[in-house]
Amino acid sequence: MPELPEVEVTRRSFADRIAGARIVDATLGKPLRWPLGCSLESLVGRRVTCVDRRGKYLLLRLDQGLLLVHLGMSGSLSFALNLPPSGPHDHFDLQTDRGHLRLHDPRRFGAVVWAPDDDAPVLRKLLGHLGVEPLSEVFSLADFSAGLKSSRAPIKQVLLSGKLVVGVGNIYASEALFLAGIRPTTQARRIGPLRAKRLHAAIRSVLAEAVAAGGSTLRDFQSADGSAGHFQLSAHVYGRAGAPCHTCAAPIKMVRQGQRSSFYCPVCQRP
DNA sequence: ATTCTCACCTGCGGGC
DNA sequence: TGCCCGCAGGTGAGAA
Repeated sequence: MPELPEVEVTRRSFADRIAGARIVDATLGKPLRWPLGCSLESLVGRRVTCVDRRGKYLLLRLDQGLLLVHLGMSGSLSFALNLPPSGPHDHFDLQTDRGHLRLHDPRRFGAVVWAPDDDAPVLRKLLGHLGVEPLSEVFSLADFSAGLKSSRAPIKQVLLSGKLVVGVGNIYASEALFLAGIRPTTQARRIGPLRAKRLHAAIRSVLAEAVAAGGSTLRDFQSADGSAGHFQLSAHVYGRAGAPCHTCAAPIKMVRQGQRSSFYCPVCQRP
């Protein structure tokens, strides 16, 4: 479920409400991807100062240290004054004096990791190699273009790697490449200035529109306040193998790239 | 140094 | 109805 837009929509849905909250209790369910890295007791009494985002990670900043939250493939957050009793897939709960934050994650690819500060080794390991934020001014066409030139990998893989630009996952990579008219299998270095410019713009617009629409989902995405996204209604290629292209009516194709599915229009998207 | 493959885990839908 | 298989939004680790 969660690519950058879903994570950002989730952040916005509870950041203001949890800011200033004092933690009164913390509990864990089954193990997540990585260990928490601190005792649950040490979280009690801490105050949440704000919620930032880096790529697909949320950073719950505390008055001492911070909690890194990743939603993995199937994670979602809820934040409300009162939440129902924990279910079998609720694996992290943070009770505060302003509400109850909960991570629900059936597949447990997500994580909650504590770090003492922004220079902590665990943060450097998880965030250190990440590329630029696509919705910030730092995401320049010149750097993006130069980055493409230096990679022999297929453009879809380059986008997913997060080393050039963060936050583009399997759905939005396919959608952005469709908008830019580039086939996902195209070698990144073979993308010239014109197409690089189109792709740069497509990444920004597809992510920004998805954020504005409240996030996307094939199934059940909802933000921390329970509202649902509806970007899936406007997907041009993702999940549409065999269906007619919205532009030219040719059947959308699906290919496997590194264990992931890519979708493209064989007519509108050139190699 | 890049690039590729695997692994982690659960649920769901399709085919038999 | 029920079982088995393949697939699903991510990403670090380790192997080529």
